[in-house]
Amino acid sequence: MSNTIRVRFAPSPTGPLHIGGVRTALYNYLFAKRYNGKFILRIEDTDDKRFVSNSESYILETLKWCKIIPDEGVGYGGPHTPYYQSKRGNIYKLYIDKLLKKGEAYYAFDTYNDLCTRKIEYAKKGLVFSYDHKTRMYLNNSLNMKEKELYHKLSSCYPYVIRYRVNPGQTLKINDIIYGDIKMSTDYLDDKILLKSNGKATYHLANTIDDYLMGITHILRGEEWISSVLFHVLLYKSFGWKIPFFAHLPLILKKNSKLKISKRTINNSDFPIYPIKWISYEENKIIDGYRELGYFSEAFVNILALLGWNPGGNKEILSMKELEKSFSLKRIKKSNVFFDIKKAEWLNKQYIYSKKKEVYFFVKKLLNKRCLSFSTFYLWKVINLIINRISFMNEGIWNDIFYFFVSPNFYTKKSFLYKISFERSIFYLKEINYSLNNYIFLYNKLKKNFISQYKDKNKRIIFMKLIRLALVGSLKGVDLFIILEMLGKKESIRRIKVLINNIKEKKFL
RNA sequence: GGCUCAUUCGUCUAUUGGUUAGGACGUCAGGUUUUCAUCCUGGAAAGAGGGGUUCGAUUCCCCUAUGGGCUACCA
Repeated sequence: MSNTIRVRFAPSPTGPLHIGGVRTALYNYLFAKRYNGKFILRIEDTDDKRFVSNSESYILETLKWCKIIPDEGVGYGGPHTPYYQSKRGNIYKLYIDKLLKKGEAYYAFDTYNDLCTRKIEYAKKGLVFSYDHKTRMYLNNSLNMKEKELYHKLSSCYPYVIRYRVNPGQTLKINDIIYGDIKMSTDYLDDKILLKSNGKATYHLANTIDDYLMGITHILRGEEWISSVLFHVLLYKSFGWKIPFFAHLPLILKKNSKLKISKRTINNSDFPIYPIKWISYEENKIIDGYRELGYFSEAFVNILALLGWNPGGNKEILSMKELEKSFSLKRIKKSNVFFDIKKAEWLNKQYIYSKKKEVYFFVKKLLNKRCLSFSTFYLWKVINLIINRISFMNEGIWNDIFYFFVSPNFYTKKSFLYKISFERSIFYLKEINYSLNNYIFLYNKLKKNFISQYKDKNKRIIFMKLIRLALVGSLKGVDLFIILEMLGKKESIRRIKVLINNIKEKKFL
């Protein structure tokens, strides 16, 4: 018997994984790596009403992108196949029978409508209906039936569910690795459904059985499960199983609504919640994820890892390997966290310096798309010039580099021209072109010549702005003399002439 | 309503029974630059409130407040 740590990530395929789910997967993965354990991926597809067909591939692709690779599970095989709960129905039924025999579970025939009306009745009185030890004796279940009636109902295919019979008056307790002691009296527990009327197990049952059968030693999951963890403990006790360690993770909250992130409330989130692109066939739309927005998976994982956990000390930029080495459950916080998109942006920028090669190929792709071709040497020069001006690897890069490849097709800072009047602008630009024609287009020489020719600083500034406007189309961009050198004499002069013509023809009034 | 969990700068957080409560993002100011970005320097910014315990509490305990989670034949 080995003492290997075994953890699992068990999403339900009811839609895309959001960043909260990814972080849960990440923490499980890091914990496994840190202690040489196994990380298992199980798909909890017990809810066929909410089933969304492309979620599974989404989950798999997301984990792959993040380099959170399972040791076992869906897509990876392993000794506990199948890792789909939908394919483990027979196993669950076996255990339900045990509970039934022990009298710890019972059949309930109340229809959905029955229970709804009860809820409404209770609500009218300001109460909340709960199917529990106080109410079950008045409801339509096998506890209140003669054996004959039960037999009749079962044999004539009445729809039923199977509920757990909670014994009141006990105090349940666990010691959560993160939250510490969690206590609750069974008086407040309801008789949860174990088997739905469609014959499928509910989360509580399937999850508990699978965790036991798959040898899960530590359960790391979101804090929203704290309220049912003691019910799960009850189940473990009923089956006589050793209770695993629990570690509930603080939730990631949305800043504007202060609610936990969920698949349903994507619309009012103040930050993207999907790791990668999600194609919703139901709603017929595509939502970009962090990958599409230009985040590096390393940066994405880094920022997620730091949400509720930190290795101590001031180091914030951590590779997966470093995370694996320093991860510990003890350093996870208890309070929920807000996701700061600004910090995520900054962090991604920190990674971009080490990603020049990727940027190079990305830029090359952008050029190919536009049927443009430049030498490797020239391209690398551009990359080195603009690497500190970009934060994301997305189409937006083009705005920072286009002027090295094509002339501007509009002038965003044309208001500058009004300040000095159009006539004067044309006059100046013509003078500039005359001067440039006599320069040698090398950075140092350009700079030296220009400065010595235009000694009056104010005039020089105006001239330089005019040139920049002609070359870039706005008053942004890298060192002007570098741009001139890069573009060369012919192209620079040509762009200035284009600007002159545009002003003459009042193309941008 | 019930059960349950939490609370350090705006945000992520460090640290501690005795500290000028530290860092990062953001923000503000200044410097660098022809411009934008980068970069550099500096500033503002926090222990929810009230009681205890203690020589001393942000740290330990209690209460209150605020916020979160759950309260489904969803996970």
